[in-house]
Amino acid sequence: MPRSFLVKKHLSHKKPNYGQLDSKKGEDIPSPHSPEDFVLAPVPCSEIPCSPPALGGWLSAPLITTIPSVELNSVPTPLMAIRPQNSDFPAERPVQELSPSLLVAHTPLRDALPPPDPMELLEPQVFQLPKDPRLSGDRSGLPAPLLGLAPGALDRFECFDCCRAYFTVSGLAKHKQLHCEWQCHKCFSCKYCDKEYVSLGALKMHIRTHTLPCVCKLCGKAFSRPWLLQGHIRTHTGEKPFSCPHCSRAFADRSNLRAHLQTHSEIKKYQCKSCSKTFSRISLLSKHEEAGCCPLS
DNA sequence: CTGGGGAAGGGGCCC
DNA sequence: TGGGCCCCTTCCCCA
Repeated sequence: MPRSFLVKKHLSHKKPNYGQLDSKKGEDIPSPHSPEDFVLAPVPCSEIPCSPPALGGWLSAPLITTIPSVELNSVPTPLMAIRPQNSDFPAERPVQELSPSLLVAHTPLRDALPPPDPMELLEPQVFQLPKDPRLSGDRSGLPAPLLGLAPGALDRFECFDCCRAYFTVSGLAKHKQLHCEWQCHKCFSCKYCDKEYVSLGALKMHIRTHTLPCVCKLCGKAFSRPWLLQGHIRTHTGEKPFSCPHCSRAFADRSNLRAHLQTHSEIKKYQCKSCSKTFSRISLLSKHEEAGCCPLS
């Protein structure tokens, strides 16, 4: 018997912990080398894989990034020039003064690296780009290095899969060929619904919600996980292992005990922003707000 | 309408 | 990799 709450809803008060996922991306390619070993030559803005929302419209020059030396060894030399950090190469050298051989193209290696943090590449508030160069022909706000770029160099080519933007077709094409497809291979799709997971284990756990392998021998009801079945069996046996320390009540489910403990608390956790009325459960607060107490929220 | 109990689901973490 | 457990959440029902 399907139940409506089987459909996952994203509520504003409960955000998935995407930060953990993001933080783990950077661990995909560990390196024993210090990122300070080498410094790349300034990267032309036309080749920076930047995400407009992440950058917020801000760019700066000069543009310096670092890369471990072991990874640089596999980069086609015509595409990039590297220097030891203690060399005499002027980091402040404007992009327009660099010869093409000194410019770092959007190499497969760069795409294979963890997604760059724009704030690591760029220093904020040096100048501001027009919000969409394709819509605005005014380039007067650009600094000299970018004014030297060919018309159209600031156009953006966005990946439909991950929404990352590139200033050149080749940059986008290489991204699609390597990074994005590689990332897509990490997606495990459920054959029963349209959900996708980043790990096979998570997918297998989800598939159990479709196959429901744990069946109650007493009533035939099926569950996705053994401990859900255990909790259900308690409804047959009447076992209530979770006792309230404040009263004589006992519960079969720890979460229900936790909710019950709120009834003993004088301080109710959930407060209506409009009328300041407090509730013991967020569901009660939600019902209160849906009833019309907070028309503005 | 509100408050509370019961039952159940999903994701994450740990071993 | 899988199982167990925890935590949070949701829905239903009833007083």
